Amino acid sequence: MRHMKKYFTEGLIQFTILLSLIGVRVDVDTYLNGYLSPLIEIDGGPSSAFIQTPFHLYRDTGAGHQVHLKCPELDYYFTSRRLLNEVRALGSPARFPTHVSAWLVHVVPDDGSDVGEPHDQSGDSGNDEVNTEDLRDEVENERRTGEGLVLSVSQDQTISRPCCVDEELSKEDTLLNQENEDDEVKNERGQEEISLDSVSQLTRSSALEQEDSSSNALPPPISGLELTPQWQDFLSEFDDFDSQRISDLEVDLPNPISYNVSLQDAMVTRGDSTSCRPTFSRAPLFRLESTNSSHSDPSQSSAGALPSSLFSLMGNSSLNETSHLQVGGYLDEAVFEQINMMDLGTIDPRMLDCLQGDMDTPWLEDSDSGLSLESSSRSPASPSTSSDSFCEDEGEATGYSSEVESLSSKEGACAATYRHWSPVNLNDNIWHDHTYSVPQAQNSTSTGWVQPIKVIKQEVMSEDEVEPEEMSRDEQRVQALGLPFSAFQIVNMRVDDFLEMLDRQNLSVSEVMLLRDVRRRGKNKLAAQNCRKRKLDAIMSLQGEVEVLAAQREALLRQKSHTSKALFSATEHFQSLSRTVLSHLRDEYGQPLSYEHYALQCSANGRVVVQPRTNTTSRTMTGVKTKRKKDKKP
DNA sequence: GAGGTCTGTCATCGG
DNA sequence: CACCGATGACAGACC
Repeated sequence: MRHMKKYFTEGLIQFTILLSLIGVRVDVDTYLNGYLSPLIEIDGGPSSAFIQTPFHLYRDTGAGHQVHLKCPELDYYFTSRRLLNEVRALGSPARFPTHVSAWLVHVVPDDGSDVGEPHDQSGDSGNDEVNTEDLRDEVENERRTGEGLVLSVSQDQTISRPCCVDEELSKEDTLLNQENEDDEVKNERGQEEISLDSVSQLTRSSALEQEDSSSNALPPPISGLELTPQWQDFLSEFDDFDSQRISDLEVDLPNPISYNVSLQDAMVTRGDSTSCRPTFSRAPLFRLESTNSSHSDPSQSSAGALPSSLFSLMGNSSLNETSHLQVGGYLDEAVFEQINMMDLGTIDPRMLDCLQGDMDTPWLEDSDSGLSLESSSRSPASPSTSSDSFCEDEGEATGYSSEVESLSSKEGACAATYRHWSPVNLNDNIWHDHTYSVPQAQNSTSTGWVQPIKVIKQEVMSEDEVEPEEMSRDEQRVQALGLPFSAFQIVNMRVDDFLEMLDRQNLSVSEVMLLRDVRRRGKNKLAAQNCRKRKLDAIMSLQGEVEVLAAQREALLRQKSHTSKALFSATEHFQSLSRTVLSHLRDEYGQPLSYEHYALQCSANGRVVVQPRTNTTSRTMTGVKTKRKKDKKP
């Protein structure tokens, strides 16, 4: 269970390795002169337990593309593979690659060196201890000689040696010696990463579903590769490359050295393994072979893994983890800012006043800002006040008078308004306080409006002390006609009542036209007041929206800046590690690949291709696909 | 007196 | 077709 836990916690990180460096395949047949067999073959092919025959040695021979077993001792690692499969069987969250192995094999002219045996850095068998010791010695030698991971062996001997791709080889001994002690810490760290990678795991789980079905029949992974935190950070950042950038890398150069890290190749069915398992007699000249079981289908890897990489990288590195958290923080911040703006910016201050218990403020009247009929047009005979709030029964001055009616009292108005108000849509929820004191000129009965204007006038004069010069022109005109109705009443009475009045008063055509104009102007005045009020409300609402959007813009700009920094950091890290990887690779002459002449290109399907840099650009696309020599199985 | 604001009014459109 | 509400435009009053 201990291993299983570690597999589970560090699975995603190691899975990411396949996207970059594991299972690198180098085809050199087109590299040299188009005739030569692959010079470098780093293959994470169908079975990482098998390697291909060095093509440059068996050039033009039938055995040139045979697949050989790296090492019989690799079967020890099948046990861990089975354990992994068991873990995967528990559920999708556990269906993640756990161990990744890489071998860098280098054949140099015979110098009497020993044949390296594959070693498992995480093996637990007795042989593993011996192999570990050998590995330590070799690492020490390489560290001293600066040869990196390349082994020097006799030319006719096959070298297959597991090695850590990590550039910090000096830490390998510590990892090997303190593996047990580190398990505790790794598990804790892995648990944290898993908690952060839950989203990415879910996104990848679907892709791994299919892989899981086939992985049960697959051979166990060859060996586990303990990733150092640096590589973990790099691999997580490596996923940060945008899809465009990655897609550009899919096209191979005319003479590429392809490092095939197809994840499908990393998954080999047992049947394939058994059928294709040969005895390895010769090692490829250059081989960096890896084992991983995270992918089963390159198409899936290209279609599903990369999009999900955006999620995966959030938790794989502290950088992206921070980014994720900060992005979420920004989003939360924006959301809360918007909520605050909507809540505070769109609530009518009058409602706040009402909620605060400021009932002394004249609710309807003050809110109108001059929308009541107490202006110049206010009829002296009109007893209307804000508290009257009457309107025509038939719905004239509609749309807003209904609100007034519902607001019989300030408390009730406030409560009703607050209940029905919702800041969901700013445009649709403009709180129109169109309490324009639409006067209720008469009762609902048809006879109610027949009220002597003199009585009304007396009431108005007694209450409001309205001077005659303050009457509107229409009011004066109506009074000049000697009608028993005020202009206010004429404006607000119902249509049928108004027509009945016109019929009963035996008015002349000019007088009828005057009264109609008075009524029309009065209603238009109210309509204009309503319109202006709505316009002001709309403006205020839009101002609130502007503030919210400005806050969102600031948040997005901060997020963009943070993302740019993260991408830049990941790019630099990738370049640095690319130099390290290339320095560990050798050409046919045993010379390390120069970063100035070669570059690692990562495609969307999980391949990592070593391409020679061109004068123009290292990403020149030629459309020539890299041959996959591993497909040429005997 | 100029400029801004408020208000009333007209014309117009659409329901 | 009449009526009415909404709204832009204009003008006058006011500060």
